[in-house]
Amino acid sequence: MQQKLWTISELADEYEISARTIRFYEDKGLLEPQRVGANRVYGYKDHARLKLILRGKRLGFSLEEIKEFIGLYNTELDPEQTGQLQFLLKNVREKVSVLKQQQLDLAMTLDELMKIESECLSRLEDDSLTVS
Amino acid sequence: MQQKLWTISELADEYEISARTIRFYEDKGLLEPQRVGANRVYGYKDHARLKLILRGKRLGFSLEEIKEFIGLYNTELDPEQTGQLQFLLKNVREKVSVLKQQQLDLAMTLDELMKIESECLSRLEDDSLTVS
DNA sequence: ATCCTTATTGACGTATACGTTAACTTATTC
DNA sequence: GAATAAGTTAACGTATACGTCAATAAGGAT
Repeated sequence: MQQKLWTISELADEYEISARTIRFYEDKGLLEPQRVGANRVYGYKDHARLKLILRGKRLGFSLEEIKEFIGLYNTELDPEQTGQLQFLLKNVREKVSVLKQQQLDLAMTLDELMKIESECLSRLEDDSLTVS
Repeated sequence: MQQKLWTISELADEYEISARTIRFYEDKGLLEPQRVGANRVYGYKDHARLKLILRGKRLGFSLEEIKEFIGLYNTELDPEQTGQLQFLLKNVREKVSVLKQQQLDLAMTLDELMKIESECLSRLEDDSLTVS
């Protein structure tokens, strides 16, 4: 089974980012495409990573934080290395607690905005009654 | 009933940010403290706003976006101004859709991290069995 | 052959979000 | 009254995350 491969501009088009951005992420160690001559070629793994990066960005994380994230996903789980496992576990749990705080913040903010929304709606209804 | 008031360093201490940061937020139009002579004095409203600002930052929004947010909260809901109401409603709905996307991103990420966590845990158990 | 497209590597420019330092005023304590 | 603490403005510095050239190379299309 052949692996699907992408050029840099194909990836850029798909995710609506610039090629510059993709190269920049590589510079920062977030992507590691193969080369064909001088040209970059991206496989499934890179594709998935880029998706992860953009999700991280939507959540407001810095590229450095996203790099740590990727590290968590990519850690080889060597069962012999109990120390490594515990280190990973600790890091994962820290990220989880940050994300859970974000969930709380999000829930609060959404709640408030939806109150404003329904307030708007009821006032617009009142308006339409007045006008008609 | 007397209003509680804060100095800049009291606010800074409470939220664990620098006075410079608080002044910067004022510069950008996010805060509008009173003055006593040259000194800034913050009331309940400023206190609440700062809380809102920091929540926005935890969600990864820029100060400009947070300013728009504050605008949504502070819009005077004049029922005569149907146009204004519809404009507000549109903006609120746009923010809501961004936040809902964030909720999806968060849920996905948390899900993946918690899988890694339980994977860690089960491997650590295996380890402890091996050792004992 | 030459032109066009797509790619590459620098290198410099820019907006955001503050940190840091300097120079100065005001209020309080010893 | 001299020192210390807390505040002010102004200005420059800095890290992040790219945008924007410029110069160059490689591969097809006409």
